[in-house]
Amino acid sequence: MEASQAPLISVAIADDHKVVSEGLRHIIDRSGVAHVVDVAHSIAECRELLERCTPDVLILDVNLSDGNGIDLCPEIRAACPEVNILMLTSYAEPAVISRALECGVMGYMLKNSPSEQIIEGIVTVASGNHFLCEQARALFNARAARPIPLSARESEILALIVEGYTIREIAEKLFLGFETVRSYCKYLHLKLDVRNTASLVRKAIEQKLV
Amino acid sequence: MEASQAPLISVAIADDHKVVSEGLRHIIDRSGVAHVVDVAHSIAECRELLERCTPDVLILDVNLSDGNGIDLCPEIRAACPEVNILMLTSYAEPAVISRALECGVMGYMLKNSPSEQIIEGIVTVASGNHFLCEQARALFNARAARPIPLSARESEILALIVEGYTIREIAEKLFLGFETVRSYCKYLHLKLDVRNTASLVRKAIEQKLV
DNA sequence: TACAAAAACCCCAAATTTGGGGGTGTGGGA
DNA sequence: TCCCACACCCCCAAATTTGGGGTTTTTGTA
Repeated sequence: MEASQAPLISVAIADDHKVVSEGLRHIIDRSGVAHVVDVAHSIAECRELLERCTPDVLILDVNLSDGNGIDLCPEIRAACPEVNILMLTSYAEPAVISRALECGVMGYMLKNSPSEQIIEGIVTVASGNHFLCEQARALFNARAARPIPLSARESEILALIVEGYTIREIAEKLFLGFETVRSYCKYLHLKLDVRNTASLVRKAIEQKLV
Repeated sequence: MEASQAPLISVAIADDHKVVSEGLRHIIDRSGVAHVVDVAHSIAECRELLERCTPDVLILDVNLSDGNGIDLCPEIRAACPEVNILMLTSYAEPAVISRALECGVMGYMLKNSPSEQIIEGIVTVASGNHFLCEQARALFNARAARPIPLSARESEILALIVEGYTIREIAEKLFLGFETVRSYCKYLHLKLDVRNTASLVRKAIEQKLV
């Protein structure tokens, strides 16, 4: 099953965990179908990486030390449309998977996937096709229609609520009326389907909406 | 610097991410001072592992699919006192580090530590000494005296608050008086130093108190 | 241009949380 | 023996959230 006649797929890795990038490098370089050309450990390094090379596949984590991998995707899609993004993360939340797909990733894999599936994912997205690992696919299909699209203001206010600010404080901070912020708060409760602040905060953190 | 005359340190790994265990195996086996003897991917597998072997060092993650690595430590300490536990995780929270140390781990490393530091950690804890990676040490020293010890009841109620239950509901659920739960709630606010439920939930999740 | 969605704003009333006081009893350590 | 941490309970008042109703203006886009 050696695909020695086809050129190797070039892969770049963006993950702030050295053990993960080492493990990936090992798995990929040994596969015979792909090889690692570059590694970044933060959002900033990833931007630099994409300036000096254009890999066939970029393996990206959600949690980078200086920001969120998913938020970086639209930017990458715009700047380097030929790079296929494969998210590799431990977030097993349907909403996170949905958001990632909306942001233009070609694949989504969980970090506990077996090595062969990781290679399979790389090969699939390299050829321009979508790939979800088994568990991610199950989660995505089982989701009760939940993209939870928040507007810019809603996200902003949600973030402040999670930070512990009270509605009045948020109103002052954003130069908005108290009742305005209250309205957003209501919409947030509706959209996230919760009845109180505690659940709101938990769900926001769980689903990486902040 | 080859320690070829000394016997290799035996290392077991418990981490539910295949890429992490692969990466670690690679890093460790290549080091010349230690070798991986066994791998587990869950709390349950880790218990089985410790029945069939007694490694010098057990590398343990906090987040396993079926439970919390830190909570497993006291059990391991009791059953296999000769196994030195080295936490390897991405939790950069002083409170989490403190809890781990209280639970008897010999070392605490962040997943973004360089390979050499991981080997250094293994060697150090194998010889029965404590080891914290740079970042963990910095966090631990910088902590503003924050062990945040919660009593059993407090933890129980905190967990329910995070789940989104209201005080009245918690009282009913635990067959306690409303005012009783309220008191615990006040203590929780005091201990975690927050003014509202939103901050309480966030802090509880952040510091893995739930 | 017209329509929908987002953004901003408002009122009322009830429920809940928050902040400040208390109080009892039990069990373990100094 | 005394003290303290823990578990349990209570009152009051103010602040805040929650659950219903609305309106207007802007903005993107079909």
